[in-house]
Amino acid sequence: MHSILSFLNPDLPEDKILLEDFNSKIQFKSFQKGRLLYRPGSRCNHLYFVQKGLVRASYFKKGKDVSCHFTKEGQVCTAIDAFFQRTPTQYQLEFLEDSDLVEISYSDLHELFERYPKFNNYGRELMIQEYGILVERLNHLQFYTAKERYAFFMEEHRDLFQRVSLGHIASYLGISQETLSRIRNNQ
Amino acid sequence: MHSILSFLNPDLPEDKILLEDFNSKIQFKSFQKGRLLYRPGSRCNHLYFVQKGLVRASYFKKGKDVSCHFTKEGQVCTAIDAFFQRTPTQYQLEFLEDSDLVEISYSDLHELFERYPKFNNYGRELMIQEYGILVERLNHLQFYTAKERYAFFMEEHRDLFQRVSLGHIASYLGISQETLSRIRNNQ
DNA sequence: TTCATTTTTTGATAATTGTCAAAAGTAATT
DNA sequence: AATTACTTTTGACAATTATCAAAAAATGAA
Repeated sequence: MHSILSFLNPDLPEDKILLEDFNSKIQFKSFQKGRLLYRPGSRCNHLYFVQKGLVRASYFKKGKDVSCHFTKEGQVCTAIDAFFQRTPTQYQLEFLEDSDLVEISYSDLHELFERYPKFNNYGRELMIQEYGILVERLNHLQFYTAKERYAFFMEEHRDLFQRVSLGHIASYLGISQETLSRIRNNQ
Repeated sequence: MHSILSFLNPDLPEDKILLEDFNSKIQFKSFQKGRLLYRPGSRCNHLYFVQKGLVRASYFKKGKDVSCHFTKEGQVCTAIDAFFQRTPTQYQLEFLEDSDLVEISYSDLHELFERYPKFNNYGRELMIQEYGILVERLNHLQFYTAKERYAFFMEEHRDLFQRVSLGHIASYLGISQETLSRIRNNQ
């Protein structure tokens, strides 16, 4: 079962129906490292669930490539705001590793929303979750030093430090690459 | 009609029904300057529409009072994440002016969600809107100097500068009060 | 008006972090 | 193994902004 559906109980008949319906709508896709899922300006017509691999969302700001999101196994991947607003995304989504995704289209997802009351709030919950992550990032950026932010990141995403380059993590944390390098070594 | 319902067309019979249903569920409330709507730890069981007045959301961080939101006429007011997650809020909501609000309860709102397909996506859209605001704040905090952030704020919320104290705006922008004072005068 | 409280301003200083430039290290390809 | 490209580290320096302390200004109440 996909992480998105963890709130279901496959023993309940009505949940089983939902599950079957869901399974009839999804597609499995694989992408190679380095490939792009979206470029800035793309329409985001699908929601993805990462089964294996790693995706980086980024954008250009003041001539620099800035990371704003990493999505790994078990997480939902898309340009969340653009997906729900039906607008072009400003981000680039790029595979940092060979990845396997489950794909569902916006319209199919909406069909599920309408068909299953239990599923209906999923979209909002997804937004709330992402909102919470943003609140925390803002909080870190506003109140903690670069050193502290690095420490938080390591606590929560130690595994990513092995899989993502220093520069990408630095821009995600709002720190220059040089400073992050110093922080990592000095201590 | 309330700003929340601006997507409705009162000439359509089905929208008229929604509107009447909505009106039967709301309450009008007035609060005096200085009163609190929520304290940290409060349950947020209502959504408010500010008709007149100004509300400030804040929290304590490192011994300081930090503003994170101002809500004025025409805007929706609550601790948005706590409201939808049904968890206690971490914020304090305080009236900076005598204010008139329209109140609707979480359960009534949900009834409307379920009863009117057209209304159903409202909750998600609210979250998307707030998400967009946060993305922008994060962006400003990460890439612009205090001076630039002040300029942005003045462009978008010139009116608030008259109505909110310098210290409150400083903490909202992630700037010390002294620095904001200097920025405002130096130029 | 006067006193008390709150808010804003000013000055001096220190700390954090970014920037630029170059070197060192690592990985990938021929 | 050698070349090339990319990533990380190091050094020197400058700029932005916070902090602390105190003065000035504004607000509100008696």
